[in-house]
Amino acid sequence: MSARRPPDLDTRQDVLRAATRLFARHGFDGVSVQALAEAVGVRAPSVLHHFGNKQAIREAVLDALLAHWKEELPRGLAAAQSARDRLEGLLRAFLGFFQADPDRARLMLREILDRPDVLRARLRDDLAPWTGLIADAIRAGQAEGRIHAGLDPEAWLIVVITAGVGAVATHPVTIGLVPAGREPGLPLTLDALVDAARRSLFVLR
Amino acid sequence: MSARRPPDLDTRQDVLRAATRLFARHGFDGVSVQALAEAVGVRAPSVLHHFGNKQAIREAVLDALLAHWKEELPRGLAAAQSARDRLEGLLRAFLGFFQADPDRARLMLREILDRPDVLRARLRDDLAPWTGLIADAIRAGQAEGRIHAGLDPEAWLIVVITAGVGAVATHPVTIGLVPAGREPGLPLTLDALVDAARRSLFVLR
DNA sequence: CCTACCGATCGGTAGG
DNA sequence: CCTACCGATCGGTAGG
Repeated sequence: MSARRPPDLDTRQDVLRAATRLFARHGFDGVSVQALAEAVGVRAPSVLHHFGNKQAIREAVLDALLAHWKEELPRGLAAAQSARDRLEGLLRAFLGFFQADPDRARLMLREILDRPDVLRARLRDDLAPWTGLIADAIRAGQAEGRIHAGLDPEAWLIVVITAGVGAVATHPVTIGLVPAGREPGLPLTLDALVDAARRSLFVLR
Repeated sequence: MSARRPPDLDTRQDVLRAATRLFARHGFDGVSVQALAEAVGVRAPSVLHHFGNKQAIREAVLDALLAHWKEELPRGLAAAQSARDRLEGLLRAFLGFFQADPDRARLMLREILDRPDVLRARLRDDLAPWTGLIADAIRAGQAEGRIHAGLDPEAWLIVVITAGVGAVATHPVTIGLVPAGREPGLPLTLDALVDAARRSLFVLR
């Protein structure tokens, strides 16, 4: 036993990385503090020392995920392009972030399912100001006839975002929905989502 | 204490109903056998007597959910309508099933996240034969020019199904993505999904 | 259907 | 950073 590891060799960061992966795969209740400690190479009390209690680890992981979009959304919205390219660019950046590590999408879905009230409030506080701007841009496009008139901007946004997170999170499973040999890869699946978003939004020539 | 309830007054069915609700909301690991027993009005050992162990309750709940579509998909496919109405009818039936009890969608998502290998195999065995027929119908529509040529039928199906389950399961949370006062209800959100599916699939006049 | 009880594991604390 | 240890809760069994 023992194997005392050099104190604070960025243990906190290591725990956060391990927690993202393990919470995403097994859920908060499915991962013991002891399992987190083992993944990092310390004992359970050492993990708790860095965060106070287990719940605080969950909050820190969620904070890190939401912080990305709190920074990235205003940046993407400010990008000087045509409204149409900007919308597709934002969607691509959004999908790319989750595609780079599908456990981010799984963790997000789990948090939504486990703590709906907390997550709704967090999304509202951190992201709704920016998505509101996107909805306004869609309405402007409708006024100019570039975007389908009947469409509800907020409902469309919710559907596309939900589809993106859901598709990345569940892809290794949902390929089971189609006969063996015909399974599309994740990139092709997300291309289908981008195509559907584009066709459902824009009035094409 | 005590309160011995009449033996077998459909306790098994009651447990399955309670388990669907509680597993959907708190996850399998988040619901104790004791909590299930309390929801039904018996003691924990009585619950275990009906199923053998806790895992068997999970399997029974999943079986009930998948059994619905094993029956309903061939029925919907056989319905004598135009290919276009049939596709929209199937999608509406699919969304209606989850909309009638969003906990069904939440349970499905949780099982996908908790047991990806098991769920992929179950989807393949139970549903892929039928979704394969839908993909074939889409290809036929492409050959006739009624459906967009570039589209990958399997990828499109996965995106639409994922979006449907995801939208229903997470709706009370994802409305937090838009500014207060502008939140679309679930029916309006699903209308946006059906519209997007239609526009992305069919070559419109 | 129940009561009584089992060993195992949980999150967390004390103390160094 | 560690060892040692706490009470609470877990799934499951014995026995009637």
